[in-house]
Amino acid sequence: MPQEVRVRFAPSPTGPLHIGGVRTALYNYLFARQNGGKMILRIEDTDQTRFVPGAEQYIIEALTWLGIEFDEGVHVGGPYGPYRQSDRKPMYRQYAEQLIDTGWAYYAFDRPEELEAKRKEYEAQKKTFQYDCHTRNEMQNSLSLPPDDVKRRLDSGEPYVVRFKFPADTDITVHDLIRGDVTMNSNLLDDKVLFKSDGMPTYHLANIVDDHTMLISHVIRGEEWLPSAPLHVMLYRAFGWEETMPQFAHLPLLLKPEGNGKLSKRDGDRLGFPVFPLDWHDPKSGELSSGYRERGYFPEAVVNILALLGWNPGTEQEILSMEELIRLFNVEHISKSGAKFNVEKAKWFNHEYMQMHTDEEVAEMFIPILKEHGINVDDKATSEHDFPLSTFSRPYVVKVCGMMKERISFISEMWDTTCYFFQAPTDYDPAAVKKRWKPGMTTHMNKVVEILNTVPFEYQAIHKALLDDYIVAGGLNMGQVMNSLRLAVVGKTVGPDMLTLVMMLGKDETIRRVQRAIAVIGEPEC
RNA sequence: GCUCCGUUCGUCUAGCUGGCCCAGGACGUGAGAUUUUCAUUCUCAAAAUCGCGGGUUCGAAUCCCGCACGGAGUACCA
Repeated sequence: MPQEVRVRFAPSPTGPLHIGGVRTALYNYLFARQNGGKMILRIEDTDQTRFVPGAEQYIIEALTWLGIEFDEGVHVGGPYGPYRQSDRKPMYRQYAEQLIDTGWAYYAFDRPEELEAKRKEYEAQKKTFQYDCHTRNEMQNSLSLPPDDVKRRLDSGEPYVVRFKFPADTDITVHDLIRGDVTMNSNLLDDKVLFKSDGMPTYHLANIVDDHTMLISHVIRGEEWLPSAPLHVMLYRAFGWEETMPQFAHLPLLLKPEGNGKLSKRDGDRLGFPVFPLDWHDPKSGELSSGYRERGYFPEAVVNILALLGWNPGTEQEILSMEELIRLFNVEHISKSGAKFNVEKAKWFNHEYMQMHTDEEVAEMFIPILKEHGINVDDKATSEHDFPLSTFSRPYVVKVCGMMKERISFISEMWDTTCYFFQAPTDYDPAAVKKRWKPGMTTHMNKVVEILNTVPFEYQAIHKALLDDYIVAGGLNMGQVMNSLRLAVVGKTVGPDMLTLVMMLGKDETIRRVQRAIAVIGEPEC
C-alpha cells in the first residue's frame, strides 16, 4: 500500500519569509494537493538567538494571502503536534541519548573558544579544520577521553554537545528526486553537532526526529540542504528508520536578477522589486522591506510567477491558476539550475491577471486610491458625475476601469492613467503644446465649443458635425485638430478615443475644459 | 582550499529513451499594420554554432571523459 503523502514546510522564524522560501512552500503545497496528501507547517525555532518576534505570524499571513493552505501546523493544530520545535524541546534529548547508546554519537566538551582556536591554527597552515573521524581523537570528547573523566565532566554539569559519529570511509548515497543519486564519502563529512549545550537540538536532529514522528513522506526543500543530506540519511539509518525515510527533492536556488549569487534581501529594493511576499518592518532596525502584496501584485500572479521559476508544465501554457498548477505539477519538470528573477516578466504576469479581473473588481481596488486623491464615489448618485465637483457614481468608475485596465499592470498605475476622467487638467504638457497647438488652433477650439453647444450631445451627431463636416469637409488636418482637443481636455497627448471621452465627461465639462485651455494656452506665436 | 550541484537566445525555459533542432515558446527589444493621439491588438524580425575541448556514432544540445565557469555547503544557523 502506498504511503500517504505528507509534506511539510519548515521555516525558521528568523525574519520575513524570503520569496525563495515561498516557492518552496508552494511546491510542497502543489505536491500535497495533487496527491491528496497533507501539508504541514512546522516552525523550526531551535536557534533561540536568532528568533525574531512576529516572523511566525508573518509567514502564516503571507502564505494565507497566496492561498497556500495547511492541513496541520502551528496555527491549525493536528494529530502530530506540537508543531513548533521549541514546544517539542523535551522530546529531543532522548533521541540524542539513544544515538550515544548505540554508538552513533558522542559527547563533546570542547568550548567554542577552543574550537575557534583550533580553526585559526589550521588556517595558519592553510588548512581547514574539520571535526571529523580524522581529528576527533585530538579533541575532548567521550571517544578520546577516559570513561571516568567523561563521567566526571557529565556529573559536574560541564557543558557539552552531542556530535554525530560518522563511520570512516563510507559512501553515502542520497537519492534525490530531481538530481538522481548523489554520493558522498563520510571521510569528507564532519561530525555535526546534533544537540547543543543549551539543551536544544540542532536543525539536523530536530528535522529528522520531527519528519519521522510526523510521518513525512517527501522532503521538498532548497538546494542549500543537499550537502547535509548524507548526514540526514545516516541519521535515519542510525535510528533504524531507513524503511520509512522520506524521499528527497532539492530545489534549485533563486538567483539575483543581475550579476551572480543567491537572491538576497538587499537586492530587492535596490533593483526595484520585492523579495518578500508582504511588507516587513524590521522590529530592530525599523527598516522597511517592501512586499509583493503592497506593491500591487495579485496573489494569483505571484503564485504563477513562482511556479514557473524552476518548473514548467511541459506545454507552452504560461498562465496557470492554482487549480491547474495542482493538476499539472510534477517533480520531473523541476529544473536543476538556479533561476534569475525577471522583473519585466513579473510585471507582464500581473498585467495578464489584471485583465482577468472584472471591471467591477478593478474598480473596487481603485476606489480607495480615488479617495486618497479626494475623489468620492457615491453609490446613490443619480448622475454619473457632478463636475466640476468631485463625486462620481460607481458605474462611472467601473466604466473608466473597463476602458483603461488594459493599459496598466498594477492598480497603483490607474490614477496616473485615468486622472483626467475625474479632474480637469491644471496644466498642459509643454512639449505637446509646442507640437500640437499650432496657429489658428484657438479658432478651431472655439468652433468645437460651438458645435458642442449646437448639435445634440450624441456620439454620432458630434462625430458628423466635428469630424466629417468641419474637419474633413473643411480640408483640415484631422490629427492636428483632434490632438489639440485632446490636449485641451486631457492636458497631454494620451488617452482613449476622443469622442468616447467627451461623451463620458459630458457636454458642460468638455466645454469648460476647452475654454480654459483657450484661455490658458492662448494663440501661439508664429 | 575541499565536497557536492549546475551550465541551451539578455531573462525564464522546451529539448531529457541520440536523427522530425542549422534548436521551439514566453518576457523584453526592433520593425510594420491598425488608430485622431497614446496604449491595446495583430504581423514580422533580430537574438543561443546548445560553456569549452576531446571521444562514441552514419548522425549529439541530447551518451562518455577532461577542463572552465557559476552556485551551494564547509557554525553549539537554519
